[in-house]
Amino acid sequence: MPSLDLDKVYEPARFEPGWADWWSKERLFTPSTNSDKPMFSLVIPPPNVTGALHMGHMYESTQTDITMRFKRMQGYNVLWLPGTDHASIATEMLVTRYLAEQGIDAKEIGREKFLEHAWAWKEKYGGTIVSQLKRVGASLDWTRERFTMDEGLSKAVRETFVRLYEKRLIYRGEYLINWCPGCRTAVSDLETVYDEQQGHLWHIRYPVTNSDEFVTVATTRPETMLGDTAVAVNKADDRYKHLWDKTVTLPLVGRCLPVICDELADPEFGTGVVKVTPAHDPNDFAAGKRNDLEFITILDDEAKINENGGEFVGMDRYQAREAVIQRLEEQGLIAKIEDHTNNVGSCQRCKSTTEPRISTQWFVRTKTLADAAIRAVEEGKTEIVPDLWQRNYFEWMNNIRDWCISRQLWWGHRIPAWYCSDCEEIIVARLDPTVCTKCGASNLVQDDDVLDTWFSSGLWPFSTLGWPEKTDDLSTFYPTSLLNTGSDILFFWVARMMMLGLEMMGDVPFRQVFIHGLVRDADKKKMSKTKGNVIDPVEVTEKYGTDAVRFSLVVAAGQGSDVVLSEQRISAARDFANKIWNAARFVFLSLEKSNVEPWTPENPDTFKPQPSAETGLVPLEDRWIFSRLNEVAVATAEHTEKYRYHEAANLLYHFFWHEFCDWYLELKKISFREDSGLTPEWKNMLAAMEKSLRLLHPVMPFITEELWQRITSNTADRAKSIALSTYPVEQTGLADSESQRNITLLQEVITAVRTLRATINVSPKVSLAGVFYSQTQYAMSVIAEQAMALQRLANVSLEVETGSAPDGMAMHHTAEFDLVLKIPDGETKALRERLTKQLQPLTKARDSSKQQLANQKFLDKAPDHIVDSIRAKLADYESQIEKIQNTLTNLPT
RNA sequence: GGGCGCGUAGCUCAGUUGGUUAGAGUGCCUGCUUCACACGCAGGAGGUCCCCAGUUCGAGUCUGGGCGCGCCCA
Repeated sequence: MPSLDLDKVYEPARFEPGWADWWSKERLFTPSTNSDKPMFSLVIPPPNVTGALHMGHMYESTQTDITMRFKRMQGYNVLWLPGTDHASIATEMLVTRYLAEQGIDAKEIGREKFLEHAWAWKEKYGGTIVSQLKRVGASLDWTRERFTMDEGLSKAVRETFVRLYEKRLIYRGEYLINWCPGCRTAVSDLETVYDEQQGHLWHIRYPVTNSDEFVTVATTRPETMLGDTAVAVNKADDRYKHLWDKTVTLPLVGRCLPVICDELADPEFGTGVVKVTPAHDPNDFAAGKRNDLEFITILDDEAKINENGGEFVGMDRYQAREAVIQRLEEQGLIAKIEDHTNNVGSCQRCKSTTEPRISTQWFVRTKTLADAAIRAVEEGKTEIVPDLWQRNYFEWMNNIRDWCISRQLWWGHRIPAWYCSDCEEIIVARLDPTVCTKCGASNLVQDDDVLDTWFSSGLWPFSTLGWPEKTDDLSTFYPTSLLNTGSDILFFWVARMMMLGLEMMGDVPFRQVFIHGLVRDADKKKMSKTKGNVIDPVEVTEKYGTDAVRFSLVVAAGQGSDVVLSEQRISAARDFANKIWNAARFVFLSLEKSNVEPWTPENPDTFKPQPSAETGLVPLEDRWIFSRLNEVAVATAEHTEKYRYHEAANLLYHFFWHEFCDWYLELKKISFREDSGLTPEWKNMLAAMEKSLRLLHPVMPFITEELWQRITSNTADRAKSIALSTYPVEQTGLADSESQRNITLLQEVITAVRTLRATINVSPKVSLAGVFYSQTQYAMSVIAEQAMALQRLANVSLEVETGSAPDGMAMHHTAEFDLVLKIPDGETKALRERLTKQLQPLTKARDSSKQQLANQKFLDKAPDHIVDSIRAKLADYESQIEKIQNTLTNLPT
């Protein structure tokens, strides 16, 4: 039997790692594939294999874990599937740097050797985040852990690529893409982030061929002029009509450029004439296609000027800019330089400024896939929560562009395309081909590139379940029930899973998507390593306990809104855990004193509070707490169901601290007797405690497991773990509004006495006496019956009298009762002040009610019950005011 | 430039279909070594619900405009 002797202070580090190990060793979270229970499944957004747990992961996994534990306790067959993704660019960068530190040049050793090193690196360092997730107790099924480059998942990638290629949804071609000169690979539109930068607008004069005239073009990137193949004017712009059939001579290069009419030229911007560089700007590229212009590439893969740049060859783009300007200045061709802010794209990964560049890449044709993904959400097959994100999703899907999926890297899924050196046939195949399907030659070369990591992540909800094989997991758990993720990857990932899931599986990947907010610091700033404002979840977990970190995260965040986190808040959550701990400690210490073994009901969900042996009645506090437990169970279930985690957490906090501890346990103390044995009162309290722990479990799994194991240690047929026990449900027969009303009255009277005591400055040690006046039968009997409680919690003894207090005597009034306390002489000054102060809001309320009732329109138009309630209120205000005024008149000064 | 969201106590946030004297946590102040907990107990102070107009018998809540802040897309 576990010890009942708890440490005085909650020290989570003593028990959390043990439970985390035990949960995963016992495989408590491995679901069955042939269960008749309803299913609830979810895949983890696979963290980057190079990564370590940050607060964002912690927040996300806490929310998900709450839902998983909740569903499991509700009796669902729950799968929460863990894994990591291979993060092509990030891992390749890391491994390259790691090798360089050991004096190994990645390019020199070649692809095969590099990949060996990369795998070795992954085996050695790739498990960090996985072990951290285990430590924080995320109830993942570790038997199903996956990695995007596992054999099965790689097969899924290949199958998808081939199928999409066969359906012409994947194509290869030469297009303008975003090129990262740092990573030396293509990146997708989404991986390019735009930022405003201070730059200039250079006005350059281009001579009109066979004329003395110049046209002035404005550009933010003068060095790209080396690749100009036209200048454009707008057809509607009368200023330049005379140029339509002319050509201009490109300075420094001497090329003859046609003047074209194209919408690219905005008469309002700059001079209205624009240079066209089709190979280095997206808008110019489109204009180049429209006008059948020449595409001249002037930058190489490091963004240096190539052989097309004449005298500037070999310079990097910024050097070249200076040199070009200098040369133009020399020739008097710079007309003007203006300041200008422009949007500059940079690589999400390495922050280098990206370069629009023409290159041959593979693309996914997204239009039809996106249409299906839009329809699925419109038809409600997948619901996005909170629904404001749905609009964002539609917006993006409707404006989607083809997705560049090839990357010039080694670490990743190599594109399954082979090129025949003899006939130039492209072969895309499920199995590696040995001969050309067209000409039979065996001279085949595989494409060098790998696929975008998001391509394999896009298959995650089904590739992890065994697809393309027909597995039990797939038929049991797909479509998954929920996806919980951040808004930052709504397009990167969620949208792509929707498209690929619908296309490959014929059904949506998940029924619901819940989008959570970001974790921010106390000043609402994003946490980032460069700002130095990160709170390391592992560190604070060790210091305050996982449960405290979890609680602080969910209690602070409204649905979908950001979390403002600080150590102070985590520490406040730790205080709550300490409160739970000490409540249990109190219960266990009392058990020992009463000489009682731990006990909980064998069927806790049908247990009803027992009548006391002496009175034959169920004690008021027991009726009340079970009635409240019923309500709290219903409310927390509903909040959790709707992903309103903060409301569930808030409610549990308030219930446990300010109802269970402040009132229930305090009232219970009165009935303790040494050596009482297992009385009905004891059973009621133990059952209430056990039920409270189960309600708290999804949010605070460790402390509840630790305490639950002890409190249930003698109970036959109990679950192995609180995680496998049941979530309390609404129980018929427990609702008890009478007990709630009675407790509320008792609380009001006790609080009133305490307040008066504080006002007149009488120590809690001094007993007070007084009279409780009421016209209400139930109120009188409650106060009479609860004499012990009043004694213990307010140190007061009250006589109970029918009616109102004599004029000028009452010190506290409500609609239901008057309270008179005998107070020492000379202590009336503070009381006078207090009562005077109370008059202000009452007078204000009375006046506004009076005014309202004097308003004929209000009487005519407002519903009767509102008018009646205002009348009742007015009467109440007036009586209270009168009583206070009387008391003030009578108080000795 | 287009779209979306947010302004309520010092701070972080609740506030149902419009209807009491607008709530909670935290922080602050006062008192308390009350035999579970000072990571605690008890009490208290603290609000022009961003501003202006409108609808209404009645607006924190609905409508319009303004100001301030944030996010996404171009």
